[in-house]
Amino acid sequence: MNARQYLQDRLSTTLTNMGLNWPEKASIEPPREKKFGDLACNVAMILGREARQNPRSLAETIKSLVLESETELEKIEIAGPGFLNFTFRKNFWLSVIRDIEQKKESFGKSDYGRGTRVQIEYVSANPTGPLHIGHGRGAAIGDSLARIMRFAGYDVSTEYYLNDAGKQMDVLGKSTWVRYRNLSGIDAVLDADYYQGDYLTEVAGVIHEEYGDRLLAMNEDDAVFICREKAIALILEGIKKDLSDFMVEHQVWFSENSLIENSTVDQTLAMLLDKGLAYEQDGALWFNSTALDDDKDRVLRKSDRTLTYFASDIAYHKNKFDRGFDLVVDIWGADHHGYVPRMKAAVQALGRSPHSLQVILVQLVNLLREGRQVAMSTRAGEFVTLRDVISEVGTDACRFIFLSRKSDSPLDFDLEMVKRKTMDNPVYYVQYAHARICSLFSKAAEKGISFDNDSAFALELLNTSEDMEILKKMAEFPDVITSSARNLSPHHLSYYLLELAGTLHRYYTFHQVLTAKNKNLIQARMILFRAVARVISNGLDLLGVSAPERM
RNA sequence: GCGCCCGUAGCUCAGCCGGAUAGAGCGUCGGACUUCGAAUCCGCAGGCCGGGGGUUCGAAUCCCUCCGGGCGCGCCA
Repeated sequence: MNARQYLQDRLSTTLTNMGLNWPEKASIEPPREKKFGDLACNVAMILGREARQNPRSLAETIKSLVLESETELEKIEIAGPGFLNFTFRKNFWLSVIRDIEQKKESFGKSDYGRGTRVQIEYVSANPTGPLHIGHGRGAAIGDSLARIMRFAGYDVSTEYYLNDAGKQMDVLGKSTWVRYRNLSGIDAVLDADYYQGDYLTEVAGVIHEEYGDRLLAMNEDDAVFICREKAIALILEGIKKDLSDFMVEHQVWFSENSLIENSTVDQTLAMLLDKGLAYEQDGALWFNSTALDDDKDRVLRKSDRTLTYFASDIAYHKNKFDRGFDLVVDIWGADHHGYVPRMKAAVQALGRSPHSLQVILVQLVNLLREGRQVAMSTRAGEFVTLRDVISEVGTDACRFIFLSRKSDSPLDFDLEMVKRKTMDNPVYYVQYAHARICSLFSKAAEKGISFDNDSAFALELLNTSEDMEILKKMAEFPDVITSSARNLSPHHLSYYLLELAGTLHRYYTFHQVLTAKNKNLIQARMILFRAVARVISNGLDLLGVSAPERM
């Protein structure tokens, strides 16, 4: 039984009987200080303000009503300005172990999201070059958020939007064409605004391998087209490989080009005109986004008749909502933050609340080595790729670091530090807790100590303060999942896992397991440890980080 | 100039839909391995939560303002 949920139910019922409602702002949380009990609730203070009543006397009333029919609580205390502090009976906390044993990899799962249909779009890098470290951060956040929200009962679909239309693709084709001709011994010049990266030489090499010098005999447009298509395909293949090695999954790969070809973009523009939200001026087509809280109007179709990216972005979001999503989450690099108001305006133009689009802005990753900046210039083509980083520091460490900061603060990523196996790199702290438990179990097997799965009576021996600390921490797990999902914040889960690992490590130095004084105590502690390992591995799985049995 | 984000311990960062005496790791210093993994644990020190005003019973959290840093403000992509 979930403690927070239990109290919430008890309090809601009590309030109903008093003719009051549970206020949305009220919260039930573990208090900062242990002496304030297991969980504290501020509901009396919130209601006291609304009802202009003394919070403490309101709390007294609530307390006595709750206690009238109560079996799980040991005591309720009223403290400070009107906090209700709840302390459960010790045995109540033992039930979390049975809960974990029974639910296994589903422990922590809930229907909190009630099947709300959510789409999360992330990475969506143009297929003009390999992913760099910044894409990796967005990838980790998007992928992990998807896992967490699914676990919390949302119906989540993940997607990569492929910008495979427009001028950039033509530039990519031309850039590759130059490299191809270079390989064929022709002294072609790479314009300054072409893609400079060396990876295009590799791409051209593959094309040259396949076609030899034959492209030189074609008319140039056809040759550039072949270069363009081959380059997109090869680069995309690399991106997919990088993502899969980074444990990142996208269920849907959505082509921008398809929106143009099946005239979704045209239909969208027609709809905007129809609603009076678009107008022609100076030969261009404009979106009247100032009518919807943007600070200036935006061009949809330029006077040269070509479309802006914004036009297809609106069409894309129309398509998303047409597919029936209730909530659309876009994960963007923070340098696109100026884009948010116009996109929200577009969403409103589509007849949706601006809240049905949530944009997570991911700040830059500042790549360092021993405290010194690593140069990363896309223009010069000397950027550090995601592949370079994960092959140096590993997927687990990289993901955990990305998922240990809130997305909208810049991240210092020191390669040497992330390789270090200390608390500079907390992923090992969590993984070590798991490996330690696993190691203990293989030791137990060596010593011929087996589980007695029917030893419920022995659990009551788990009554030290370290036991209680660990039990309460495990019981928090489901609440951490729902709050991470609600706040779109995977990093809360990382912090939780660090805390849980901490309680385990502390326990480990205080209490012996396999050499405890009697068989029942050995059993009880093994069962406790098995539960901890389960919660850690469930949590790490949601972060896309492995839970190794030895390291 | 306008807009968004950030400013919390020496360093890196949590906490921010208001709640009790502001937290963690690293680093410094001092302790704990003949015993289940020391990639661990325990302890000491370290703070006008950038400054100032306001709202409130209560502000790191909300509002205003100033300072400092980042980013954005195109018929670019």
